[in-house]
Amino acid sequence: MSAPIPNTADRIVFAAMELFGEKGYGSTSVADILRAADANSGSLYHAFPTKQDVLVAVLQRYFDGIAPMLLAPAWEGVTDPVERIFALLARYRGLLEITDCSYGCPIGSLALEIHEPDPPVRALLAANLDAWVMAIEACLDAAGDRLPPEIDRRGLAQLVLSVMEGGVMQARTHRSLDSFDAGVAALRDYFGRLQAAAPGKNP
Amino acid sequence: MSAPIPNTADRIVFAAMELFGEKGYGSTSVADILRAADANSGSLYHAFPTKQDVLVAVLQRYFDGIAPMLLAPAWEGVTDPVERIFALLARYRGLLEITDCSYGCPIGSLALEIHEPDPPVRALLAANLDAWVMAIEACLDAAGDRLPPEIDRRGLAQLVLSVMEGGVMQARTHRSLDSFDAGVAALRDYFGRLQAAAPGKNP
DNA sequence: GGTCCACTTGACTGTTCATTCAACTCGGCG
DNA sequence: CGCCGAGTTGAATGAACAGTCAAGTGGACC
Repeated sequence: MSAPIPNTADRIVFAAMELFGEKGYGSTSVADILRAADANSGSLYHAFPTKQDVLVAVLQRYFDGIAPMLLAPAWEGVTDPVERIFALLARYRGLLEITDCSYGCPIGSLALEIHEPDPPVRALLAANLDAWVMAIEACLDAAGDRLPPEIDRRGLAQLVLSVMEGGVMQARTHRSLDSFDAGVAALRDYFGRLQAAAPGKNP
Repeated sequence: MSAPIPNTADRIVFAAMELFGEKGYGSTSVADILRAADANSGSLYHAFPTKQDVLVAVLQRYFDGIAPMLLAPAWEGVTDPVERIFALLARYRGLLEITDCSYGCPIGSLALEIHEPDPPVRALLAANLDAWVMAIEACLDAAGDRLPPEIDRRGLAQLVLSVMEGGVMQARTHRSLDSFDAGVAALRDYFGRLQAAAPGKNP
């Protein structure tokens, strides 16, 4: 069940996931990845044509991990759909906290770092953001008439993503969780007002 | 009054501002800057000890330009403090639009790109974000009793920054303004509900 | 036991990077 | 006129970079 004996390609992707999250794509050298994965350059280039293909594999693994590695642990023991949204935000807060505000959302960092019109990479970045937004949107749908019916669920989910990414950006820059918390508190206030204005308002 | 005959250091900072905004700091080489500024490496290193000092000068110039270059044009003809907030967001939207969603907020991009604990740079990034937030906060203060008194103005201003930065991130990734617009629309809805709940509610 | 091939090894290549430096230009000043 | 030094020139430097490759290794299959 455990000790899956990871092969070289998996070790490389795993090491690259950590390094790209910590230092970004451009600032991570192939040599860095090889050192962290305890591999040789020939092995990397046997498994991946270029460094960019390592990034593609990393983004694919992030995408595959959204439900099992991100949402599932964040939502353990939380069934209320609105509370699930704030539980997910709390998970990012915890990540910031244990890394002293230096590690945030790797997808967001990479999305702002990668500038060239580089179709497979941008498509995977977009897919990751979309999956995140759709998970929030599903919570909003599950909240049903606890929210006013005229509210655009997709747009509200995109606002939640902005609160998370913008909060991470400010927290990292200020090396403080204060602005992250303030953004979440403002979002909480907004949700309170939405629920107060909804047809199905009960505790 | 015009044609200020920019000296070499100014040309270098100006070129670096454009390039750091377009391609980021790490992906912009000193040679790129020299080419764009039509200067030689010796001139750059005569004016700046290292490439990072060019970044510091760029961030300082961004900071100095917030009021005259960003807020003043965005707020021309807009006096209502709440509308000024949305006018500022509209200005970023316009910037995204004319660059086909590729150019966003250079401060936000740099804030997520720079990872090392590099005090002068991070201090200037934080100062830039702070100045932006304080400008929004001043609008919220000016709105007076059109907002509920219990609302945390600073926290709400940080939410506005998150909406902008998160919207830019999503717009760049999707190469579409839709998610930016949706985030702003959700914020607009929130402001509508806040103003409806405020003591001094009038058109 | 032989053949095959997926995978590994690590030295190597050519390029690009930030940075250096000796030599130069030229306006100002005594 | 002669000299000074702020500013400029661009070739040179060595480190770091992504990517290549000839030579291996070892398990699987006949």
